[in-house]
Amino acid sequence: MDQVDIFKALSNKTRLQMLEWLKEPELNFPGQKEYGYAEGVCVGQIQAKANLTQSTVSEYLSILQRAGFIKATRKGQWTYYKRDEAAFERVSKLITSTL
Amino acid sequence: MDQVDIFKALSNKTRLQMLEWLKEPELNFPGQKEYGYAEGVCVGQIQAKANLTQSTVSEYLSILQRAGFIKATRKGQWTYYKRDEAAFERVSKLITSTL
DNA sequence: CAAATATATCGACTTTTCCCGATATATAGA
DNA sequence: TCTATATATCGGGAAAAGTCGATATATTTG
Repeated sequence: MDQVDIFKALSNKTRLQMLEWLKEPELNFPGQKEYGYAEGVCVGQIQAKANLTQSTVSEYLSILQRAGFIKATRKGQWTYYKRDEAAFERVSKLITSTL
Repeated sequence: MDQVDIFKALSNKTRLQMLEWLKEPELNFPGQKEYGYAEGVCVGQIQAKANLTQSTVSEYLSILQRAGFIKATRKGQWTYYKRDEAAFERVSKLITSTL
């Protein structure tokens, strides 16, 4: 994943929102309470908040995943996504050091 | 300038290069030695390094400027561009705090 | 003021991104 | 195994970005 693709992943309002929502899953996805938040939040919950179709949300999540910002865990018929905080640290440093 | 536009500005290989070149103007733009580097580097010098037309380079610089990464100074018939390091710090923090 | 030079803006064309509906795949349960 | 549910992938039309050549604007200089 090169630098340009990392910034492209962040170049969309909805994708930025998704990242912010995932900072506080309990707060932003109360509908998932009964299943817990250990592995993250599932696609359906995220779609319900984003005002976009299932296919678009699925694609956006995979763009964020390829850029490294989130990690996926398949569990039964659900895919859970959660943030990878280390990626944010890396990109932050990239901006002050490399760029 | 909203967050999305900041990241869009960084979503292009040539624009990223321009920012890196401007970190070391003396090294990357020796052709400008006689005019000094106080105000930055002029468009012509940057165009000579980027392999793009004058119009494209001019537009790219203005995209970077609108995003806050560089500042322009007009001096005679030349426009000099230089980095605004504070902007990089801001975006770096944005990534670790807001995002 | 006319010519030369540096930069900015405009119009057009191509490529990429956005976002959708339809379809495919995976898993769970009856 | 059949059906229901969750997610992923595919194909496409609309919008945005990339990039160019031509032209406009500003400034310097003869």
